[in-house]
Amino acid sequence: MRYSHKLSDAVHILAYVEIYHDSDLSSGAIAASVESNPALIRRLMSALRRADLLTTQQGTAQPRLTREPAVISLLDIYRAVEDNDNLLHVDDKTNPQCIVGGNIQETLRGAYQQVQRAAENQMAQIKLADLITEIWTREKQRETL
Amino acid sequence: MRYSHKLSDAVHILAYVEIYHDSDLSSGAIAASVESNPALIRRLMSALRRADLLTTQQGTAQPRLTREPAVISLLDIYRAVEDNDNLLHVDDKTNPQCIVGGNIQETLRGAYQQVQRAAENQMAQIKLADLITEIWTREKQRETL
DNA sequence: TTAAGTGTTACTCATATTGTTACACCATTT
DNA sequence: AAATGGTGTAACAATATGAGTAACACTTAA
Repeated sequence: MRYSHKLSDAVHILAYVEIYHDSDLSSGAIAASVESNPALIRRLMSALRRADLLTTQQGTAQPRLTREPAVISLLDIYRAVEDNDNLLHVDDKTNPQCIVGGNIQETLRGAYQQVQRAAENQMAQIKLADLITEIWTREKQRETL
Repeated sequence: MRYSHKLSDAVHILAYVEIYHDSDLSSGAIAASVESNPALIRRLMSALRRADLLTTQQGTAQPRLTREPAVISLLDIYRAVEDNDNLLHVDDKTNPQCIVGGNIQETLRGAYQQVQRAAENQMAQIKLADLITEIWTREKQRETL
């Protein structure tokens, strides 16, 4: 597969809506910032809306966050846009007549769950507000050059 | 992309080599257990050899682990077979003239590194020996049915 | 020397993501 | 009310990666 950056683009959209809340928030304007196309932006916004992170209004470009960036985590966004939310994947076609093939699937599933949990715990601790703050900090640094 | 299960198959190979060390260890025999094909097995074994986890001998089916399963971690195997070893991916084509587009890449890179580190720490704690033990335990339970 | 295995490459197939286009529907403005 | 410009969604093409397959030089062992 191609390496997905849906999560990155979704964070981009939410940060954009927050930072530019008084400017043009049309899918076209956001697409220009993401260097993508309006349809992709609207698709991702649909997912964010289904996850109750964003509200939109058909016909008018007025997306708004449903909560404060401080209480939106990277994990919330990840779950909103990555429907298959597993980072590692078991090979579910192995020979059950073999000691290894017959038992490795469940074994690996348990191990991968532990890895998943560790990653998700970390994602839960990273808030959209943290990311927006860092974006601003980096912007200030860029301006002084 | 299709969801990669190279890691799962690589663990399968190593467990197979350990458990069946006195039986047929040809790529064909392992492929039958993985329900895959010999070329894929040999490709993965090449990667495991490059990572110094496995030794092989051309012409004869004698793969051997280079160390005890207790000192081979899931992380070692992961790094051996996943050449792009990042679980999350930054969109590296964003508009630098925008506050968000110009700063989100580095911001997300840092956040993703934290997630990666958490996942890798967990992978480092899971040893091949643990997985093999669990495979045996499950096999014993299957036998009693 | 023959048989069987490895190591590697090239090619095809399957699938997931992104790009593109289209169009019904909605809101605002004139 | 008509025109304009936006959203929401679906269909399709383009692209990229993983996995399947076949081929072949090289190696080992009988």
